[in-house]
Amino acid sequence: MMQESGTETKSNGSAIQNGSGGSNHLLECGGLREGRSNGETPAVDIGAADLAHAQQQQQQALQVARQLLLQQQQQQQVSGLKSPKRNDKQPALQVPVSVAMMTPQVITPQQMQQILQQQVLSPQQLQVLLQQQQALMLQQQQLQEFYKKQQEQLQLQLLQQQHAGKQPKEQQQVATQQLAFQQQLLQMQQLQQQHLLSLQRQGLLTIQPGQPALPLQPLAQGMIPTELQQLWKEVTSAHTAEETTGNNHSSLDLTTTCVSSSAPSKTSLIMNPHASTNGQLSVHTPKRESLSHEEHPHSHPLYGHGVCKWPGCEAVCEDFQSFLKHLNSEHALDDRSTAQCRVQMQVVQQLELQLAKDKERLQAMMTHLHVKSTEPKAAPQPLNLVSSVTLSKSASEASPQSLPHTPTTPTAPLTPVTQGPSVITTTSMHTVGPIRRRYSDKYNVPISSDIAQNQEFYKNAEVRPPFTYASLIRQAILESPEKQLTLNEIYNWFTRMFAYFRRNAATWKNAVRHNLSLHKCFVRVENVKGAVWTVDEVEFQKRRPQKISGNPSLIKNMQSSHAYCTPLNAALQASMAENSIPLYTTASMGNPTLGNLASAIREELNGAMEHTNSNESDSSPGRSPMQAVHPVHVKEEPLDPEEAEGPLSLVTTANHSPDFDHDRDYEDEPVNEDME
DNA sequence: ACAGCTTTAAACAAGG
DNA sequence: CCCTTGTTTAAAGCTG
Repeated sequence: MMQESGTETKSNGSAIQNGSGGSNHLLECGGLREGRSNGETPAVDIGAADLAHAQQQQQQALQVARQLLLQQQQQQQVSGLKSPKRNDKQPALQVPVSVAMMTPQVITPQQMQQILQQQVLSPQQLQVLLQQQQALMLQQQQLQEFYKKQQEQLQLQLLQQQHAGKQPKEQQQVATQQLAFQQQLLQMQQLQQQHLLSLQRQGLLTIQPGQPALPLQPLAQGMIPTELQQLWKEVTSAHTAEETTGNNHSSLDLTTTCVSSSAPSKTSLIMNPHASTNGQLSVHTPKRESLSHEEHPHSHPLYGHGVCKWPGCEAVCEDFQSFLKHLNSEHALDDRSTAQCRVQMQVVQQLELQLAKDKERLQAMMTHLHVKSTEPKAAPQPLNLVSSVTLSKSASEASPQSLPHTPTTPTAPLTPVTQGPSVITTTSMHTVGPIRRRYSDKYNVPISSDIAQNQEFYKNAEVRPPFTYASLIRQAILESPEKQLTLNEIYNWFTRMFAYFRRNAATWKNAVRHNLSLHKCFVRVENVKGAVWTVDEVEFQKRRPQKISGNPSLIKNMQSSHAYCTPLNAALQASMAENSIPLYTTASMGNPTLGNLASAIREELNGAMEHTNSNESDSSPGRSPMQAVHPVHVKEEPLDPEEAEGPLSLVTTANHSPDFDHDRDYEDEPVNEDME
C-alpha cells in the first residue's frame, strides 16, 4: 500500500545538498580515463608471443646452423678437404642402421603422449616440444633419405643380378625395410600432427601479429595419403632425387651434393627430408645473414641448459667451450648436418604453414561465431567480416550488404581494424582503448543477441561492450527470471558477462548506480528484503531516438504486439533462464543456441515494441498506461509483507543459484583495485 | 557550433 | 565507523 512506487522514488531529489561540491574534479576526468583504459595490458597473447619467440629461435637456430656450416665449409676448403662425394662403390648402408631407426631415439609415442597431456606449457616446454618436433622431422627426413639409398642400392643390385641372378634375400630385406620405413613415416607424421594439434589446442599456435595471412595451400596436417604416395614414388624414383632436393634448397648456401654419400658415424643416419613437400613449399629462406649470436656467445641458440640443441642431438655439454667443441666436431659440415639443416628449414616452414593454416581456421571460427549469416559477400574477405560482425543481424535487415556505419566501426567484439590487411590479432582484442563507440542504441542492434553471440568473447577479452550502461543494465534485468535484480546482482551480471567489468569496479559500479538513478526507465522497487530494480520498458524505449521510425504498420500493431510481448517475453525468458545455467558452468561456446534464439526473438519483439512505443509515447509523454505492463506485476508481488517468502525467495534463490556462486569469484579482484 | 546523450567522478545521505 | 545503496551534480566526450 504505502510502498513508495518506483516513479516516486525517482523524483525525491535531495535538492541542493551539494551545490558547492561538484566543480573541482574536472581536471582528472579525461586524463584518468585514457590512462586507465590503456594501462590494462592483459596477458592473453603470451601464447602467441611465445610461439613467435619459439619460431624465432628456430629461425635463429637455422641461421646459426647455416653459418656454422658455411664456416665449416670455408675451413674445409681452405684445408683442402673436399666435400664428400657420392660414392657408388661404398657398401652403403648396413642393416644395423635400419634397426637403429626403428627405435626412434628422440621421442616415443608414449613420451609424446605424456607431453601432450601436460596442458600447460611454459616457454621452455614449448621449446622442448619444438625441438622434439624437429627431431621427428629429422627422423622423417632420415628415413626417407635412407630409403632412397636403399632404393639406389636395390637398383644397383638388380642391375648386377640381371646377369648373375642370385640371392633374393637382400631384396627381401630391403623390401621389408622399405615397408617398415613407410610405416614409420606414417607414424611420424601422425606424431607430428599430434604435436601440432597439441600446440594448437594449448593456444600456442595462435595468431602472430604482423605475419601476413598467407595464401594457404592445402598442405600441412602432416601428409595426406596421396602426398605420401607421391613421396613414395618420388623417393622410389631414386637417382635424381638427390638433384631435386639439392635444387629445391638451392637458396640455402649449403653444398648439397653430398647428400647421398652416406657414412653416418654412429646410429645416426642420413635421410632425406620428406621430399614430397618439395614442390609445394616455395622455400622461404630467411634473408638476413646477420648472425648476431656471435656477440652473445653464451646465449647460443644451439646451446641451452647445458645441452646441445642441435636438432636431435641433446648432447650434454658442461660449458660453452665444450659445447663449441661438440658443435664443431659433431655437427660439422657433412651430409648429416646438411640434411638436418634442411630438415630444420622444413620444420620452420611446416610450422609456418601450420600457423597460417591455423590462423585461417581461427578466422573461420571467429567468422562463423560472430557473423550471423553465411554472407557470401563477406566470405572471400574473412578479414573484413570482422567489421560487420555483430551488426550484421540488425543492419542486414535495413540494408543487407551496405555497411554504412562500418567505417567507424564500433568496438565490435572482433575489433574493427580499419585499414590494411588486418589480421585479427589477439592483441587487438583487449587493447580497446578509450575509443568507445556504441551502436546499441543506434541501428537497433539487439543487445541480447550480440551478447549471446559474443558471450565467450566478452567473458574473456577485456573489451568494452559497445553498449551503454543503460542498455546493459536493462539487459541484465531482463535476463533475470523475474526481470528484477538487486543492485548487487546487476553488478554480478556485469562481472560475469564481461571481462571488462572485472576491473575498475569502483568506476563502473558508480556508473551503474548513476544510471539506475538517472534514467527513469529503471524503476526501483522496494522489497521486504531490500530493493530490486526493474525496467520500465516504455521509458527505456522513449529515450531512444527512433531511427527507423515512422513505420505505420508497427504503430498499428502496437497494442497487440505489446500485449504479446509480456507473456512471450516471459516464456522466452524462462527458457533463457534455463539455458543460462549451463552457460555459466560449461563456459563453452557450444550452447548459446537456444539462448540466442530466444534472445533474438525477444529482441525482435522488443524492437517492434520499440518503434511502436516510441511513436506512441511521443503523443503521450510521461508515464503511459503501458508502463504498467512491465513493472506492475513485478512491483506488486513483493510488496506483500506476508508473502515475502514467495516472491522474495524467488528472487533470491532463483537468481542466486545460477549466478551467485560464480559471481563471487570475480568479486574480489577488481574491488580492491580502486577501493583505496 | 550546438544539443542531447553517455560516461566518469565525486559528494552526500540513509541504512545496515 | 565502514560499507552498500541511492541520489545528485558537474564536466567531458561523442554523435548527429
